Amino acid sequence: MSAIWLLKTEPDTFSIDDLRACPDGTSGWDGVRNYQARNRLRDEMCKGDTVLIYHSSCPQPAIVGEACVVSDPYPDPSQFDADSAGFDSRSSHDNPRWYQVDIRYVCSYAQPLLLKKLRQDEEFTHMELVLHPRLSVQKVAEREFQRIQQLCQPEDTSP
DNA sequence: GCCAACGTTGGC
DNA sequence: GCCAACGTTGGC
Repeated sequence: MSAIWLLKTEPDTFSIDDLRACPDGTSGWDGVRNYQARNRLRDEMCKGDTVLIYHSSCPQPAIVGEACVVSDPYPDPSQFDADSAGFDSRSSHDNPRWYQVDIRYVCSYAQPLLLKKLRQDEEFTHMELVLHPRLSVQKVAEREFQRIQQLCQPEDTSP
């Protein structure tokens, strides 16, 4: 039983179009530096899980498309790189602190689900995005996912 | 282990 | 750019 996740990103830094443009549409999801998010990513994410991409800190915050998890969790290499913004001197290869997974682009939504709209829909009243908006690795319920797909209609499923 | 200070996030 | 919410740090 695969899970559904929502990952937040600032489109100025790394957008869903940037993911799409990566070789094979695949990129490491690095830079998670929050323990609750880390724990979920490291302990609960599995290859094959579904990912919703959310754009934050931008003019139109929204769920903009889908990706899928294509690796098991592994240590985020940027924590060991002194020249990287993600460097953490407390991490060691024996005892890594931060983890990531690789994700692959699946689709962009024809109609992104704007945060504004999402807040207006009763189906999402108890969604983590509404209750715990700062958490960067969020769980999405199957019902919520179905409603999102209903509202957004992936571009690549036209008959 | 408490808690004040401080830093970050992110919608608006 | 403001500010509320909230996570992290570090002195005690």
